[in-house]
Amino acid sequence: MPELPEVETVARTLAPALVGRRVVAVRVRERRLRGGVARSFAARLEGRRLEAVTRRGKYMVVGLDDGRLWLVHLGMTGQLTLAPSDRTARRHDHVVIELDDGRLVTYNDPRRFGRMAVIDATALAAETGAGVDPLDDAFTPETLFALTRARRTPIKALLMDQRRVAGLGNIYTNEILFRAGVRPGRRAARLAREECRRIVAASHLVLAEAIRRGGSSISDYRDGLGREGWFQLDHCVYDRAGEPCPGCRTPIRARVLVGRSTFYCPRCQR
DNA sequence: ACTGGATCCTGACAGC
DNA sequence: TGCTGTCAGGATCCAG
Repeated sequence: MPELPEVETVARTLAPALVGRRVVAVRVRERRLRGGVARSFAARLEGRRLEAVTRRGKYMVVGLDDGRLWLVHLGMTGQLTLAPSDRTARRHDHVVIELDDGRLVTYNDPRRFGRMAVIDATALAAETGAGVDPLDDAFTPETLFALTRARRTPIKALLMDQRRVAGLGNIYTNEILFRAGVRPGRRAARLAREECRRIVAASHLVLAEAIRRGGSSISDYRDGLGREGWFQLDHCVYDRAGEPCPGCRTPIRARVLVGRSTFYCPRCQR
């Protein structure tokens, strides 16, 4: 679920409550998240002051006063939410962090595909992947064009590959390719410069609007304060098989591409 | 080096 | 109602 706009929304909603606060206690109730929660996790976070809340790709990154970074990845069903001190533990509350004002930051994740770690700042690129963030200035038509050269893989798979582009997942690649008028199955290497330009422009448009709407809530997603997002109401193609294309009324088509549900308008996208 | 499929896990939903 | 099968926003590992 949580792709760039959702992680950005969580980071923005948590930032005011986190920045400047000190961590008083960390309770790890379940270590079996992706890669496992390290033995040292709680000790590395306890006593630290939280300095900045940012995002890199699909990771939320919190700077600590000792120079290390607290990383959170929400996987498919992760929720990182602020709660009052008297919150009763719920099923799948795997990590609970107590702040010096008494409030709790709770990580809840039924499927446990998420990740939680404290790392050295120098390891950030290695830990989160080196892909270019679509909201970074470096994500230009020329960059994307270069990334696509000599790639036989479908453009949708390339956009979802975090080593190339970091932050896009299944919802937003479907939506971006629709707005760009490019079929998801097109071989990356065969895209023209003009099509790369449209994909970059569509990325900016779709992601900005999704962030403005607080992300997409399909079932689990909630922001840092437990609120749903509303961008799912603006989805043009994702999970809309058979519905009329907003541009030309042709029924939206669904197919599986590299193992993921893929939606597109057979008329508007070429 | 690349590419696509299987895999991890739980919960929601459809169909019988 | 209750069972079984399918599918889900992600990332990684492995075989070809």
